[in-house]
Amino acid sequence: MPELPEVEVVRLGLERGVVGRTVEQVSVGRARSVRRHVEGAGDFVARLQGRTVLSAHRRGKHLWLPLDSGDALLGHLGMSGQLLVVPAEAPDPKHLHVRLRFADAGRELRFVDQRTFGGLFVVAGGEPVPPALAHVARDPLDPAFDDEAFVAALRRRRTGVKRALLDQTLVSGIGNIYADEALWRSQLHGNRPTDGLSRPAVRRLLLSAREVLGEAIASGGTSFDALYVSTEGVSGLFERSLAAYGREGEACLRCGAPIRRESFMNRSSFSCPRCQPRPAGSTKPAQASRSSSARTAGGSLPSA
DNA sequence: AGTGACGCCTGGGAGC
DNA sequence: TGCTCCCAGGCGTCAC
Repeated sequence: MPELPEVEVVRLGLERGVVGRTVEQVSVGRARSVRRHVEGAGDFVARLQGRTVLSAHRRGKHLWLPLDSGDALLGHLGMSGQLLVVPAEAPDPKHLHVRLRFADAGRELRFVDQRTFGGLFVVAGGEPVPPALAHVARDPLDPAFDDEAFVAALRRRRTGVKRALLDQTLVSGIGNIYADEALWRSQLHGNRPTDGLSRPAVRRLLLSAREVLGEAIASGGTSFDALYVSTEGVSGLFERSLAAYGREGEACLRCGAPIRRESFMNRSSFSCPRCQPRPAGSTKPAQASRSSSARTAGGSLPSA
C-alpha cells in the first residue's frame, strides 16, 4: 500500500521522468479514475493537452505536478495505484486507466490501478500547495512541519494514538504499516489515549515516525506484492526491515515475545505484547478473524 | 468541531 | 475443479 515513502519514491521518478516535458495527448480509459475531476473526463484531457510540467511535489500521500497553465495535475495512488514512466511500445497492463503522451515522443506516463481507490484530477493552482489539498496536514518530513504544534494538537485529541496517526488532517503520509512501525519503535500500544500521553512520549513517537519513513524511502519503499512499484516498475525493499507489521507470531526484534495481531478499524494492527502493553482499562479487542498472515496475495515474508 | 462508521473496489487465498 | 466468502485499506461522506 503506498504510504508516504512509496509516494516519495514515485515523486522522485516523476521529477526525473516528466518534469520539463509537454503533454501532447491524453486518454482516459476508465472514467472512475478521474472521478474527482468534477468537470468530467473531457475537461480533464483539455486542461492537460499542450501543457508543460513544471515540477513534482508531494504532501503526505498526495502528488501534484504544477503546469505552465497555473493548474496542477493532482494524483493519489489510493491502495493500488501506480504512476509508471515507460516506453510507449510497452504492452498495456490490464488496469491501465489513464495515459499521457508527450510532445517529445519519449516515455509515456501511465496511471495503472487495480482497485481504483486512487485517481487523477486537474485543479487550479499548484504553488505552493493546491487549495484542493488544504485539508491535508504537513507530513513529518516537511521542513515546515511544526513539531510542538503537532505534540499539542495530538494531546488535545480524545482518541487512540493510532487513530490520530492515521488522521491525515493531523499529520499526513502515515498509513497502517508505518503507524504500526512507529508505535513499535516508541513502545506504545495504538489504543493508548492521546490525551494521556506525555509531551516527551509524543515527541519520541514523532521521531520514530520520521525515522521509519526516512529509512523506508532509502529502501525504495515497502512492496508486499506487485501493487506498489516505482515509476520504473521496481519493487521497494523495506518489507524486510519491518519490525511489527505483518509479523504475527514472529519474535519481537527487541524482546523476543511473539508479535500479536489485533483487529482495528476493520484492518489489522501488529504490536509486541510485552514492549507495547495495552493501556489499562482498554478492553481487549476482538481478535482478528483469521489467524493466517494479514498479507494480501503474493506475500513473501517467511512465515516463521 | 471532533469523532467514528460506512462504502467504494479488485484479485487471490481459504474453505467447502 | 469451481464456487463463495473474506480480506487488504485510504479517504470522502455522513451521522451523531
